[in-house]
This record gives sequence, C-alpha cells and structure tokens, in this order.
Amino acid sequence: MTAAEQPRSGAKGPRRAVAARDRTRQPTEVRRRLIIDAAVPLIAERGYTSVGVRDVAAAAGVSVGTVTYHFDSVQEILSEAMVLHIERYYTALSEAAEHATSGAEALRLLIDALFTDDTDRHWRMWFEYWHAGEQGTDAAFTRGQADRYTAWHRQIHALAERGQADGEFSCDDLDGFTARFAALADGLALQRLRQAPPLTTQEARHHLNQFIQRELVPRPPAR
Amino acid sequence: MTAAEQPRSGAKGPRRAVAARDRTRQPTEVRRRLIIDAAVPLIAERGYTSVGVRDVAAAAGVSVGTVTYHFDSVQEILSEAMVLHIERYYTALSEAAEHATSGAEALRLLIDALFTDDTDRHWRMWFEYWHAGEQGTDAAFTRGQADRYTAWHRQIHALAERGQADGEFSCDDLDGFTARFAALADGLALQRLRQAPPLTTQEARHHLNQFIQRELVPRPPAR
Amino acid sequence: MTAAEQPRSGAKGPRRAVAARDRTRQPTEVRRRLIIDAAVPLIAERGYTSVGVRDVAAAAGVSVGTVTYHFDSVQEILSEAMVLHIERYYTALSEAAEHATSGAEALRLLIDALFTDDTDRHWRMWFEYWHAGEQGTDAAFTRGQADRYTAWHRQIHALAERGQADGEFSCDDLDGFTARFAALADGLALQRLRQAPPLTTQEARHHLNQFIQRELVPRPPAR
Amino acid sequence: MTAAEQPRSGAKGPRRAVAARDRTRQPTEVRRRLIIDAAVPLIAERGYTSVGVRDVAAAAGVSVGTVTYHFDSVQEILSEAMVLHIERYYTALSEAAEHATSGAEALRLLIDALFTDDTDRHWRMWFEYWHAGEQGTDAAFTRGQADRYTAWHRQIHALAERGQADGEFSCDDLDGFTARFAALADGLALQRLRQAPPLTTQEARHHLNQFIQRELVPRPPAR
DNA sequence: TATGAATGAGAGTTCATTCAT
DNA sequence: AATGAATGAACTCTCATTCAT
Repeated sequence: MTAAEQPRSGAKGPRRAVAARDRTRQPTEVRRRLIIDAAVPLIAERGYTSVGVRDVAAAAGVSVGTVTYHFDSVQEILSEAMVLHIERYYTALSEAAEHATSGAEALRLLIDALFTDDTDRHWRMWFEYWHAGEQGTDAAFTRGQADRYTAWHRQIHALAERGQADGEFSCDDLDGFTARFAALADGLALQRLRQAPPLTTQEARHHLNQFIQRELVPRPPAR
Repeated sequence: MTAAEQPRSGAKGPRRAVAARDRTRQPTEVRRRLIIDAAVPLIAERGYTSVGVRDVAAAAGVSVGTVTYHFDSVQEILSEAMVLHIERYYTALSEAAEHATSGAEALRLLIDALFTDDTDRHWRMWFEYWHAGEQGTDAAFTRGQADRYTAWHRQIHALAERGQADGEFSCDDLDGFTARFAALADGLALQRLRQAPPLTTQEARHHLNQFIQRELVPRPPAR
Repeated sequence: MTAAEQPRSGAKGPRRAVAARDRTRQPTEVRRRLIIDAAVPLIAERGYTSVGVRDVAAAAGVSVGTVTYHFDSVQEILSEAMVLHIERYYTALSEAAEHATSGAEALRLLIDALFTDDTDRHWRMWFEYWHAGEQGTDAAFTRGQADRYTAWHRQIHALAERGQADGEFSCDDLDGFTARFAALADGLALQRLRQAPPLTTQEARHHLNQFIQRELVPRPPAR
Repeated sequence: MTAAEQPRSGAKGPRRAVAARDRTRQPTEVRRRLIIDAAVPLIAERGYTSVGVRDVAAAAGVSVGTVTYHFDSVQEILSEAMVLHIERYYTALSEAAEHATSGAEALRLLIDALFTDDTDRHWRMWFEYWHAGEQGTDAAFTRGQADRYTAWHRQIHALAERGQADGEFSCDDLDGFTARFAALADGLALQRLRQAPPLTTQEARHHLNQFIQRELVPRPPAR
C-alpha cells in the first residue's frame, strides 16, 4: 500500500528507469490519479516540503515530464494528494459510524476508528495538511481546509444529536461538546506522534471515551 | 509589527545587510543570541521552511558570513530559535501559575495565559516546532521536543496535584487528566489557527474551564 | 548542540571546475561589469534569445551561482549588456563627429564611422536590441529604447543644424532630413547584414553621402 | 483581432485542441496549409521565438501530434509561415503597382500600399523574418531570404526603369536608387514600430515621396 | 491521417555553504 | 569576529520531439 520504493540503484549514468520503460499510455485522469496515489506515502513519510517532482515521478514510475504534463505545478500535486487522503480517511470514519444502531454506539465506533495501528499515517498526513495551510497556499486551499474542518465537526455533532434525540444521553451544549471532542482527538494524535514514549492507540481511545462519559450524561432508559 | 523587511526598492544585485557601517564586534554568545532573537519572528510569520540564512542575516542586521560563522547550519539557528521561543513561553506560563494561592486558581490562571490575543504567535511557533520534528531533524532535537512535552505535562500535573492535596477538588486519574488537558489545549489552538471563523480566545478558555469543571470534582471545603 | 552534520565526504564526483578555480573576489560592481562584458559578444554572435546564464557564466569564467548572485535575472544581464554596447557605440559616433570643423564635415565623419569593417557587430547588436523590445520586455526597457532613438536623432539634427547655421548648405526641413537619414542608415545596415552579396561598407557610405548631397543643397560660400 | 486563445479557465492538466470531435481528415497539403495559416498571426503577435508547437496546434484546432506529423520540426512551420506571409505581402504590393498607368504612378501606389494602417503586422512579420535569419537557421532559409530581398529590389528597379523609359523622369543611377529606396522603406518601418511617438503612416509615405522627388528628376513631357 | 500521453534535456532560479579578505 | 563574493547542487517548469494507439 505504501511502498513506492524506487530501487534507484547505483545508477549514476543517464538515470534511466530500471528496465526498458513501459511507456504505458494512460488517459489523463487515470495517470493523474496514479501520480497522486504515488505522492501520498511520500508526503506522509517525508513531509510535503521535502517532496519534489523527481520524487513523485520516481515513485509513480514515470518521468518528470509526465508528471509536469499532467499537473500545472508541484503544489497542485501535493494539494490534491493531501486532500485525497484526508477525504478517504473521513469517508472511512463515516462508514465506521454508519454501522451503529445508536448515537452512543456510533461515537464509540468512531473513536475506535480514529486511533488504530494504521491511522498514524493518516494523522501524519492530517497534520501535514494542516501545516500546509499555514502560508503560501492559495485561497482555494485554505477554504477547502476550513470546509473539511466544518464537515468533520458536523459529523460529530450529528452523532451526538442522534444519541440525544434517542434519549441515550443528555447534553446541554452540543456545539461545545463538538468543539472539545474534535480538539481532544487532534491533541491526542499530536501526543501519539510526538511524545516519548508515544501515547498508545488504546490510551488515546480511552481518553476519548472518558471524555464523552463525562460530557454526555447517560439517561436511564425510559421506563 | 515584526517585519524586518529590506526596502530594496529598485536595487539590483545581491542584498546587503542594512547597517553595514556599525560593524560592532560582539562576543560569540552575544552575537549568537542576537541572531536567534532576530530569527524568532521570521519563523513565526513565514514558517521555518521559508526562512533562509539571508533572511536571518538581514533581520539581524549582519552579513550572511556572520551568521554562518556563529552557527554550523541553518538547522541549528532555526532549532535554537524555536527552542528559545518555546521555553520563553512556558516560563511565562509557569510564572502566571505561580502567582496563584491555590491549585484551582493556578489552573485558571494558566488557562487565562494560554489563550490571549497575543498567544497566537506562540501557538504558531509551537506548531512550527512540532512540525519541524517530523522529519530530517536529528535525535537531539527530537529528544528535546519530548522533554519539553514532558515538562509541560509535569507542570499541569503538579498544579492538579496541588489542588487535590489542598482538598479543593478530587480526581481519580491525575495522569489521565493531564494528558487530556494538554491535548485539549493543543487541539483548541489548532482550531483557533485554522477554523473559519476562528475560535475566539474566550471560547478556547471557556472550553478548557468547562473541561476541568467536569474532570475535577469540587470538594466542599472541609467543615 | 544540534549537529545534524551531513558527512557529505564520500562525494563521488564533486565535479569541480577544471583547475583549482581562481575564486578571485571582486566588488559587485566590478564583477557585474565583467559579466556584462562577457555577455556582449555572446549576444552579438548568437542572438540574445540563445544566450543563457550558463553561457554567460562560462564566458565570464565564473560559476552560474556567481552570475545569479550579482543579477536578479537573465533579462537583467542581457538588457544591460545590450544597453552598454549600444551606448558605447553612440559615444564612439559622437566622438567621431566632434573632431569636425564644420557641420558638413561632421556628417561625413559620422557616415564614415557608421559603416566600417568592425561596425557589423555593432549593427548586429543594435538589431538584437531592437528586436528585444518587440515583446515581453518591461516598460523601462522600452522607454530606454525610445530615449536612445531620440538621442540619436537629436545628434543628427544638431549636426545638420550646425552646417546650416554656418551657411554650408540649406535645408528647408531639418526634422524630415533627420528622420530620413536615420531610416536610411538603419535600412542600409539591414541590407549589409542580410543581402547576398552583402552591401559593402563602401557602398553603404556612398548611399548616405549621395543622400545628403541631394537633401542638403550646398550653398556657395558667402562671397 | 487574431487571438486563438484557449479559455482554459480553471482547467487542470494538459491543454487540448479546441474541437476534438471534428477529427476531419485532410490531405497532407491541405492540413499543412491550415496549420501554417494558423501560425502566421501567432508569430506576428508574439514573435517567432515565443511560438511553440502547442500554440500552433491550439490555434489550428488540432493536436500537437498532428502538427508534428506534418512537419519535421517547429523551425519548418515557422519558416514556412513567415515565408508565406512575406510572399503574400509582396504579391499585394505588386498588384497595387500593376494598376498604374505609368512608372511614376506605380511608385506612388507602391508607397501608398507600403504604409497603411494595416501594414504594421506585415512589417512586424518582416522583421521577425529578418531576425530569424540571424542564426541557427539553415542555408535554404538564408538563401530564401536573399532571394526575396533581390526580388523586392528588382520590383522597385523595374518600376523606376519603366518611368525612365517612358520619359517621366531621369535617374543616372537606378541601382543606387533602388538600394536607397528599399533601405529607406525598411528604416521608416523601424521608426514606425519603435519610436515614441511612432511615425505615422502618413509621415512614412511623405518621406518616401520626398525621397523619390529628389532622386528622380522629373522630365518635362516631350513637347 | 490523427491523436495526445510520454519523454528528457535544458532552461532560470534559489540557497546553504565555503572561504579569502 | 565579521564580511560578502563565490560556488554548485538541486529545484521547478518548459517544450520539441517520439511513438503507441
């Protein structure tokens, strides 16, 4: 899934691709997608500021010319790669929550999906995405970020609302809960990625569960 | 407010240090410090990946040669600048908490100091620092980050412990509280810096206060 | 403190310049001039669109980094090189005319200086300069061109006026004469550079002399 | 007026031919001509060094592949486009002169046709053509240029000769007159295209008419 | 005949680092 | 200690050309 390893052997010479290059032709949309897919792990591993067209080209198994033929700039590639990955992640989270039979269970499933052993790269990417918005990027990118943030908040909000509507628990400040939940998740991810020793996924989930227990007061099932 | 820009209107050729005449000699440590101080605002504003030796030199009013004379690499300058700034910030937070007469008040003061109108640059720097650890940086830097994180946690822990010892409130999981508090603070800062509209400082403080109210159960003063 | 030293030792082929490069240091203004001087013949021979930084660097005996250190862009180098050369040429023409004792003689000397065996490169450069103004270049460049054109016309005009004032010849339309003289000179240069067989310098001068004979009616010396 | 621009608003990825659907097949000669015709205005507007295969393809409404299928190189396209345009122009000039009933009138008509409000693009193209011969171009191109120059001179020469044969005026040096006339026309065109303020078409014609008045001494109609 | 994806050499530019002064 | 000219590797991007379809 990650790979994209390029032998890139000792090859000092003309730096040809390994064997006689495939030179397989792909419709633009397909090739674009292949390139973006190849860029995702690079960004997750090295950080978007350290990824260049040559890296992407090598990872995608095409020439630099091919990369620049399909994209207007590196920025475009990196942005699309980050966005693609982020959206994939959120889609996965949504799906996890959809299987629930109640709001409370949905939140629990969401928490379980938020921190597993292979969500680290997602979080890494998420913070790369976050950091990329800091400067230099255009308005569209920034707006996209804000939109994604909003959508994520809305999803949390909806689940909490559903639980409340179903009478599972009560909460006097749904918006506040949402903001705190989202913030806590982000902050725990930071701890997992930076602290030594890192927060375990289990601990991260535990903290979130503790949190909702305190914020969402369980209501006794209607008699 | 910070700027340090070079007017450089119609000028051609290489940029030069602003004041070339006052070639004041400074003891190494003094000069190092002056340079680092000049680098701090640059990083906060542009991000550390966008700050070069020339920028630092210009901001410090010295030549590039002077900068590289005192430092082994750009990395060194940027690392030290970030560390310096972070430590300053935490020192300020500590001092804010020290004026308290009780653990509970100390936590409140800490929260007040965490989000004010001029803590944005500190948070920005904090996330730059955080992001810088992602890759490329050496072990020492990474260790320093972890240490700083630990120290910050210890401080929160100590305040909570103090409150508990004084019987102000009770908490059955001080370590857990600490982790969640730190995470929540980081996550709220992320929201403040990226969301549209941004979280206000007031809201951020409110969320933290709500959080400790729920986590630290107040105990009636001993009769 | 930070280290992060890159060994960088094993460097396979550092690809140093041929011999131990001089690495002679020059004040910016001197180096700029050396580079521009090196660029002039390149432009005259290959045309300004075919001259790149690497060519200029090689011709000037410095590295590309040195070239870009002293100039903001290739455009800047090429523009300055063309301007420098053009101005040198016109200065030479002015000096040639200055030695004359009368307006009529001045015009003859001017014509002699306009077409000699080593004015071809000047004309070539002139047309490069002319062509460079066609598009893409900024307003300052275009204005400079117009100014230079005007100055050249003024010079011709002044000489003709002097001859008329001295009673050497009469001309009822000095401005018209000027425009035609300048145009004829340019047009003859075009023929010299492109026609097969090329117009000889002698022929070019002859045409100009014929022209002034027809335009400037000699007046019998006052009796 | 010419444009041929691609709207290409927010589009990402490679540019495509405008109308991809009407993949009409054309005999080689027809397609070549269509492509060359499309290239002409591009050269006149941007200069031949700024015109690429993609531009030509877009302007011709075909793919890059089609362009390179019909031509061996960009140079070939641009050369042919310039030649085509130049020849068209000279043909128009010839026709203008043909309607005359005498050599003198023919010259006047020629002058009128040389500078009108829509000859600017022709002159621009002419100088592009001229400049293109400077370097890089092959022998055939250079020879073609010389031939065209010669033909143009021959035409002027013929008209002057006719006038002289008809006894309209006398000229003791027809070759010299021809060279000067051609040179003057070129030089005036340069002034029109570069001077600020530009020479008006009226002035340009006036200068040429003045010139022939001085060079071709009118002879009283035979009694 | 026509297409357009693929290529790679080469362009201009940036910039951390070196080092003679 | 301080300077700033010099360096060259590495970057992104352009573009004529190739070629499978």
